[in-house]
Amino acid sequence: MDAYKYIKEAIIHGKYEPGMRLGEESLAKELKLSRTPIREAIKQLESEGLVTPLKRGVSVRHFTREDIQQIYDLRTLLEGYAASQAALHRTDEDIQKMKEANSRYEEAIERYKEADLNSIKEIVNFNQQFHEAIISACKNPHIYFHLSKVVVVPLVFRSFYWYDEFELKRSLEVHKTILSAIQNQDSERARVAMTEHIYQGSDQVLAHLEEIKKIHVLKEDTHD
Amino acid sequence: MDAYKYIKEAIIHGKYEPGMRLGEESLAKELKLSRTPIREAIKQLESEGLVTPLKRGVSVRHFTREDIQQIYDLRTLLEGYAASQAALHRTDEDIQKMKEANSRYEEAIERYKEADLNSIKEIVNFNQQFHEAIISACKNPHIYFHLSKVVVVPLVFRSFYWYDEFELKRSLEVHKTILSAIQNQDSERARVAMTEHIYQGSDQVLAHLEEIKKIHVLKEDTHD
DNA sequence: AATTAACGCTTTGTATACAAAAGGTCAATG
DNA sequence: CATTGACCTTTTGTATACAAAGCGTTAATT
Repeated sequence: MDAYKYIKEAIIHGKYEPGMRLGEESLAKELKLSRTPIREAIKQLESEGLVTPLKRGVSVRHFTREDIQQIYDLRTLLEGYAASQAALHRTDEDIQKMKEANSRYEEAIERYKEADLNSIKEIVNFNQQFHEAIISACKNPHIYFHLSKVVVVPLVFRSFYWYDEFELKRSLEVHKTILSAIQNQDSERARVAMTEHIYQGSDQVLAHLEEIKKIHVLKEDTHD
Repeated sequence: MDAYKYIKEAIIHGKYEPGMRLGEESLAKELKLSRTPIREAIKQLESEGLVTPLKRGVSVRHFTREDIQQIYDLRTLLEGYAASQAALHRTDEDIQKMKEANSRYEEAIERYKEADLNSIKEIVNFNQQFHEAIISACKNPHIYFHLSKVVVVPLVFRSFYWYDEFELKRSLEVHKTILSAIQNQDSERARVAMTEHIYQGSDQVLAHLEEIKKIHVLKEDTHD
């Protein structure tokens, strides 16, 4: 498998935790490759900011609460803009793709209610599909280029796993609002709805971050 | 010298022209290095979008008129936001840095009037310093991360070389407007002024692009 | 003369070997 | 007992060697 993709996935899915040092030799052994392709993969990840350089080698980047907040601010700006432009430039095919993603999203929520835990992965996917359909509809590939690097933050990617049914449904409703604004070529409404949508996601992630912190503190208290 | 920096500079300054194939062996010989560090540099440039992958190897990316337009749209969005945030979060030191950059900019224009062609390099530098001071003042390092990859497009970097005295002075005046808005913590004015400033830059670059295209057509007409 | 197949050359992808630098350990000394 | 310095180990940085994949050219056949 491609070293870059493998390591990136491993970081996003939390296999390699923040702060963990990534040694070339151990990665090479794990992927059954030589150090050369590993080094190239690491260089790419470094220029994307997913790993941070140490005095020697790199470690998985730790994103602070402030980072998350700032990244969400950026995402709000970029995706809000993307939505407004999508409203102006969308084709019928673009609309079709958004509707498709939303239907699948809705179906996955139904399966989720039946306690199908595997459906979460699909929910994540179809959510991403919807957002990508909008970014694609705005007809500015450079936006996509940057957003793909903004969104890929480990915590954010896993945020859906602590959404409850109500939150998933509310999220779907907002998707529908955004979709109809884009369909009606109402660019300002599309922007505002998308902006609000992402702020809601931000609230979720930040609240969850607080929960984790509390648990951490409790754990440390129990240390003999 | 560091291979990454060297190649990047060479692309920005036009030594390696768009479409030109970058062979590992030839770069290695030019930089008196082995292929290994060259490959790593190329991988980084690839993930930044400055070179595009071929079936074999990479070539210097060609930016179309549409690319330039889209990139400027992005830059408008990001730097406009940065200016508005800078108005809210700037410290006295931030203001000081902006004033400093502007003074130097002004001095360089004076030298430019005296036909000191070397001053253009300084103008480019001090302009960049001013913009960076603002981005730094907005207190969101992630913005900087992305802007540093948006702005670095060969054509854009060289745009100052075809500015005339009037345009340089007008640019300086807008800088002053932006600066005072930020100083007065007028975030909306800061955003609008910055947005307009960058649109003006965009107009310049696009107009120049048309000129170049005309010359190109003329050249091709004279081909036997 | 045109088309295709095969050969060889060029260039990238991967592995490995070697050089250099950083970090840790242990002992000696104040 | 703490601190510093020398040595040793580990890991990265660079070079080179080898494998594989494209690309072009040439020659043979129709």
